[in-house]
Amino acid sequence: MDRDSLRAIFKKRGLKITPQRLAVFDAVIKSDNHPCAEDIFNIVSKIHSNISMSTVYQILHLLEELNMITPIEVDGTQRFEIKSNFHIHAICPICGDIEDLYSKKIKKFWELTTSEFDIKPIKQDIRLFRYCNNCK
Amino acid sequence: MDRDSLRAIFKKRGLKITPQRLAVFDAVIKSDNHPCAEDIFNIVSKIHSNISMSTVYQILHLLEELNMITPIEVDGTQRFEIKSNFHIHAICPICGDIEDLYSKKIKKFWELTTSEFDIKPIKQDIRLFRYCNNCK
DNA sequence: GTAGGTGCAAATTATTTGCATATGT
DNA sequence: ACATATGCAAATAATTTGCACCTAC
Repeated sequence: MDRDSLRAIFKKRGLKITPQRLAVFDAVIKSDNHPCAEDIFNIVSKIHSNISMSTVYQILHLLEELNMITPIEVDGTQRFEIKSNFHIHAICPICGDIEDLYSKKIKKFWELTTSEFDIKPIKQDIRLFRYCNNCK
Repeated sequence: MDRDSLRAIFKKRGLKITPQRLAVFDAVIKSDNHPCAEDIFNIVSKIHSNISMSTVYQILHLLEELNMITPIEVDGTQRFEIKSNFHIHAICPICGDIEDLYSKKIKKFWELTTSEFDIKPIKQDIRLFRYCNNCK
């Protein structure tokens, strides 16, 4: 996922490629800590000093609809990550830090399990709460 | 989980057993569709016509702290269920309906996952999105 | 030029808080 | 009697919406 894929996807759908959209997208790509709307607003504001929260939200919704980002809900606040392969979220109940856990084996097992249940999930959201290294 | 266990737990902690607390607890036990705070308020209001949302929220937090209920976040709203054995939530992205899936296989999946990452989770929240029978 | 996007301000929704009054023990 | 719980109303936080203006195409 990079600017070029955004350009391609947007062009195909007749959506305008605006500097705000590029900047929000960049902010999500470059953040490794699952930023919330406000975090993204703060990052993007450094360049587009007059971007509004409303625009940030609209763009985030759009990117989600286009399957380019994924929301993660923690403590009543939506956070975002670039769409990627199957993984699990390990969340710290103290500070809210999210760590992505990847494993091919677990992915296989999830697919096997859901298919045996005759379910093809549209998506899944698997979270595991444990104290992070800073908080334990 | 029934009124008697509530009485026992509350007595042990020196907490008052009020009609509101019993009623909120009953409402969660008797609902099979993961009610939100407002649903519970509506149910309890039929008997305690002047109960307030604030009291409902306070009681829900208390029951959660006492490990008697579990919150499930869907579309920015907290919903609740009585604490029970390991299961996952199958959620409909259209109507928000939640189905509890109990399965030895899924439990195995989770045991494999946590052992692979060598984590003993405080808790987990596994949701799988699929269209429910009404919406598909 | 025009459809669609942005920014502002106001509205909405879910939840929390402060505090005076009421109630369980 | 006394500590604790409740109910009201006001506050907060995250997000959404309406609408006039702006900009990518």
